Amino acid sequence: MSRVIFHIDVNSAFLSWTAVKIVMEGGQDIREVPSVVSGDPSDRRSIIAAASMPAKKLGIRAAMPVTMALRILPQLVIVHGDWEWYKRCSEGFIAICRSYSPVLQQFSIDECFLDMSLRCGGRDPVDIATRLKEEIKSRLGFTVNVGVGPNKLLAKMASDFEKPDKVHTLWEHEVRDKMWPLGVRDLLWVGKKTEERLVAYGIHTIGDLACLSVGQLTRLVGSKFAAQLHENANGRDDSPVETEVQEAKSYSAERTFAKDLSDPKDIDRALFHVACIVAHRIRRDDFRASTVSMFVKYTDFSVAQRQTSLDQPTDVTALILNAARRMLAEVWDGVVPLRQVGLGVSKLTHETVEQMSLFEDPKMDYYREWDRQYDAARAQAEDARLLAYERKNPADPRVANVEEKAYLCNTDHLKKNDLQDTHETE
DNA sequence: TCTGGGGTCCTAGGACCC
DNA sequence: TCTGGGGTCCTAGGACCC
Repeated sequence: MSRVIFHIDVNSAFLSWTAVKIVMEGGQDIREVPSVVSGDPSDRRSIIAAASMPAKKLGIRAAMPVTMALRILPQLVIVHGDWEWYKRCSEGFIAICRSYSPVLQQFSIDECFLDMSLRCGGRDPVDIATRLKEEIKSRLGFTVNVGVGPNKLLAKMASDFEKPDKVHTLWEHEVRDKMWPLGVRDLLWVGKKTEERLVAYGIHTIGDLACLSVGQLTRLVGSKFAAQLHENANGRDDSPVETEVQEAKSYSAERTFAKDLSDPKDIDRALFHVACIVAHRIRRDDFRASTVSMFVKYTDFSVAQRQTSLDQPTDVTALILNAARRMLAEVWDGVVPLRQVGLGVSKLTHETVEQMSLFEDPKMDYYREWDRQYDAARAQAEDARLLAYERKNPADPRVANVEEKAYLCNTDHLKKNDLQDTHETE
């Protein structure tokens, strides 16, 4: 049986979601002016997380440094991201999508796939996609693109066609006209490096790529990638919509310094910081890690990375940190300035049985107690942060609770006065 | 202009074993 | 003494995604 897959993609997600919030609070709709969302606007190293359509028309793009965008347009509106709000918007978005089909795969905070094969019942998939798009817009106040196709790849390619607020199809019989004329870079999994390599051999469009044999392609990229590129360029993809949430395979944290640092004390402090974050997260999720990796980025952006296997899996901050410290000593001379340090863990397990080791660190009890206190302090800070968030955002419609309150987000209700009327009549 | 943060997967080479 | 081939595990590095 042929499949019908939707790919739903929030248009400029962080920007749209921020706009919904600002409009709710009575501010201007930043979607209508050149604007961007960035991490910390005061940090000259911060980059753009999302840009409005008017900003994109000026050439301002995600991942561009804020300083560069300001050169293009000094009066650019820059707003700060709000993760708590984004999570709620995402939950509301996913909840509405799920009501159209339970076979849903969340692909990122602002994208998901729906397997609609059993849900169309003879109706035109485009009508259903349009209804979904309109429902999200009217109930949550932001727009999405829906791509409709016979598999995940084509659905995702289709959602990337003209934006915003559009439904597009990409069926097998449309591949030749709609997909083959596109540049290779538009194909999923073809990034900058692969594009360069392909173009160097005169392969410019997805259609060019589709005409190559796997054998020819293997000479340009690895055999595994070649086989996949060949299938994808021809519009084929048999991967299922995965409803199971995959467990994490690794955790990592990194910090880029406001200024490059070369004092070993500063570097160690940063390494300590990222170790605390990563170790806390694996304890929170009940993991232990057998492999610790550490990486530094130099001022020229080159990266050095080391990883090491531990004798046994651990979630103890001190053990992870000390492994990272030893590796840092291997790659860094303690003199040249560093731009960034990072730490990761992998080879995760939920096993709790611990082998008694004759060589166990005598300070182990102390380490564990330290971690316990750290986790408690962190939980408290988290509660306080959420409480402060609730206080600061009394009008938060809890977009996750779409049935009761999401209508507050509707752009029609977004004027401040309307919001107050709503409260009074409740 | 001067480049964040968090992930996944693949490849290649070396060590080690049979 | 010299020769081989395959399998697995580990590490470093690279490419891609949002």
